[in-house]
Amino acid sequence: MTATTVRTRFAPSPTGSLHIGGARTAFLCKLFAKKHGGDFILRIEDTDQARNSAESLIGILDDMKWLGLDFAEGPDIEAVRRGELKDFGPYGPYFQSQRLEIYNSYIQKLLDAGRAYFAWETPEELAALRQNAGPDDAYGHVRPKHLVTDANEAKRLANGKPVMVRFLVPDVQIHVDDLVMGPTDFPPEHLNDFVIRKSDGMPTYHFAVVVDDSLMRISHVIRAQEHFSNTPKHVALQMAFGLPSPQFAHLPLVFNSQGKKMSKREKDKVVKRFAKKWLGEKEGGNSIGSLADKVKSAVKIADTADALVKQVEAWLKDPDLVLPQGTVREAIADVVGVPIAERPEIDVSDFKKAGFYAEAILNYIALLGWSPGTGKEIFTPAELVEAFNLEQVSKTNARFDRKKLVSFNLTHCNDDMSGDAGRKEKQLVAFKQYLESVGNARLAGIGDAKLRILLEAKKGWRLYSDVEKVAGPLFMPLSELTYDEGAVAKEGLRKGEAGRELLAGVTEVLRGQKDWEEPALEAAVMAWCGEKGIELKEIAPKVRVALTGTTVSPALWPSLVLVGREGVMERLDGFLAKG
RNA sequence: GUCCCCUUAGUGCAGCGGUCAGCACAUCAGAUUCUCAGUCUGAGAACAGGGGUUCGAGUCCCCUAGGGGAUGCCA
Repeated sequence: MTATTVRTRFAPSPTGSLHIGGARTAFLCKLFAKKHGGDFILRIEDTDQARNSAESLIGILDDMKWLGLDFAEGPDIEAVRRGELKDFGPYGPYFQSQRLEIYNSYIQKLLDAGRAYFAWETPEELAALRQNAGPDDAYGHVRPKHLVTDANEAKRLANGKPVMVRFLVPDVQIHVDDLVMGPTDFPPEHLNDFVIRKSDGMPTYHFAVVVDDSLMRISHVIRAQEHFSNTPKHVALQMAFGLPSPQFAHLPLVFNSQGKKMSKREKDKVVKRFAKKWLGEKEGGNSIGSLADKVKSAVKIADTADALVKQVEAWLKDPDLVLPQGTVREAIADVVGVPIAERPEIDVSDFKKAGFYAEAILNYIALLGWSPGTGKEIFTPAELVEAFNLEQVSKTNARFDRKKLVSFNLTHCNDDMSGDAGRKEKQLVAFKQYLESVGNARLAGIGDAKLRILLEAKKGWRLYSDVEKVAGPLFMPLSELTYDEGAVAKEGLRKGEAGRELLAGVTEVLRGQKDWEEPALEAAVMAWCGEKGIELKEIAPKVRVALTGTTVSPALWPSLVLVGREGVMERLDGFLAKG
């Protein structure tokens, strides 16, 4: 046994929402740490000044919290919400943007040792090099003959061009022993002298990751496979510093059902399509200006309305342009009315809003690229900790199957609802969180007691949105209720039809009912059915239609309780009085 | 261009030299319930192609094809 404690980390960059694939990586990191009694750490890789945003940082932290991905060291969520980059843990700061001196001191060590040098090619020059590379040429950057390691000399020679630092890649074969990919040798000629400090002074990912993982005592680097080919860079850097390499484990990628990368581009495209359509409908006074106004009132953004209009105009014109701010995109989607069902789900928050249960998502994403090998699929988070191992992680890309997730969701919710009081309570809490996330104040306002009855009555739901949908008519004011004509006709409830008499009969039974509880209501109505010699199924759908206007609602008895005596009488009498 | 990885039913996985190739989701059929859902029972459905190695290959090796990743002053 090794004495080293297991420490894993998840290191997102706050340039967008938490992607479902990122959540998978984070969760497996956490599972591995927990399994070995170690710690899971969160580090924020905010070195991309152009794309970072505070809002996406908060979003990521919220999403992790919602999923239950708490960490032993990392950002202080409350402080971040207040706008401070505060964190907790002994190896901080956990924001890379606050670790600049550390990186610079390590870069200086390399410079002093002649293992790094200054460079000042422009992006255009480098692109041209790659373009024009012949079959036998080196691809991209070529190491210069004279290596400049003195800052002043570099400044002079660069002659005004921005200066960066490149790592002098050693001419040795790099061996990587990956826990998933197996042992692999990377020949030196495939590595060129990569940049370690950008001209804006920020370290590159490849550099910061090595320094941080080492200083933060990360024992296992578990990350997506897209990083595998870059691992020799990290190992080369570790060798240069004489630092031990952590263990690596590269997880297969997650793709959507079409086998493509799940990207925010997909979402963007859909929103763009609807936005164009919306702007085409001039009658409603729809213009880019009004869109910008509405978006601005929906989200807090620093941009002026004019700036926003310009940005949106450019976005609409260029099919390849993706809006950088997720919240703006969401707001536009709301304004132009993109139906929920049409919005591609790729971020954790999308699944939250669609009505998924966090534990079901965790269960499902754990199986994206990993399997216990036993055939068991349904796990609670605690069982996953027990079962997880890196050996069973596959190298094959995983495909995201929403239908299976839905099925997992149903199973988890069903299991909870047939479990003890504590598990039922978890469902209540989760359902309330859902209602909050979609802004359904009306349902949230009915109180815990009624929400419990509702959940019990709608057992077997797939998503919380199903519960919400079916409960809608029960809690609508009578004035908003609409009656589905087809349903009315089907049940023979039109004026003069026989169904109305039966309904009137039940109405009277209910009117005389003192005890407005499920068992009593059931007993009374069943007794009446017995007298009349009819079955429940002859009358229940009629009551349902009169009560909700639709043929679909929760079971009858709880529905009556939820609407309440007054509401029921008002609805039934009102329906019977109608022409 | 170069390097790396992958390929079992529609989808996700299991299999790690000898299985009637197993499971789940989805699909279809039947049963059950006051609707929807759920639940229960059953059915159809796969080793990318070609060479080897071996008594024996989905499993090991090679080639081909297809998919993916990397090769960025993104992470």
